[in-house]
Amino acid sequence: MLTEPSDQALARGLRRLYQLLCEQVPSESWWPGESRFEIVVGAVLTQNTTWVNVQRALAALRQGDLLNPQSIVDMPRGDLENAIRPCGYYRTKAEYLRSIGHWFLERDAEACLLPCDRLRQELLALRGIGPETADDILLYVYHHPVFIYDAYARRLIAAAGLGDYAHYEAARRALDPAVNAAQFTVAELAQFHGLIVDSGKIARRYGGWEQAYSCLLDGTFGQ
DNA sequence: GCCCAGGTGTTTC
DNA sequence: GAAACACATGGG
Repeated sequence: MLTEPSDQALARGLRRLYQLLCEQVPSESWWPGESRFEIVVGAVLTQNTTWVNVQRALAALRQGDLLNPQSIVDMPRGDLENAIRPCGYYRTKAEYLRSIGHWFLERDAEACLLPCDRLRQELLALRGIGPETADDILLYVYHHPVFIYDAYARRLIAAAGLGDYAHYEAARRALDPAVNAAQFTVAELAQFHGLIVDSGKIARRYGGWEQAYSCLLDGTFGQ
């Protein structure tokens, strides 16, 4: 009968995956963003949206010197919606950004001092911040060592035989012990997520993550 | 036209 | 609780 892989075995699998991606996926800088608040805004705007569209929205905000929490909170709602329109869900996301802008103005300084778990709880209590956005912010803004179990990561993990998880939190519960055992640094986890997202674009050319993963094993991924 | 994209919140069974 | 649905633009 099959037994569950141990955390140590999963940790080795994740390390191996990271190594393969480092070797075969062109590295880009992650997370793209010029300020900490800009990373927060990008994390919200990119929800179920391509990064190209997010860039248009960020550019529109930057153009008006509006990419800071005070301006996001103060500007007319219609103007905010207009600026972020290209990235979709613009009414919903405008509301999220205003709420998060208030939070950032009031709580950022203290948030820098909070332990990871406590800050995660606080972020999840905000409208518009679910598990993935919270982890994006924990990793790229507050530099906590968390793995991001986004849709691409879960598909790649499944293809690699490290477990099949339909939902973010299910993957997190099951794999966080292995992630901790693998002792990734913050920089490695930041790079890991970036490589996974970049490999998502490549994987689409293969018509699925299973084929993409076998190319990774062959050392021919992306060629 | 149709499907998908670095999800989240609400409603419904 | 977990499915199902709404939210919306832009590219392949």
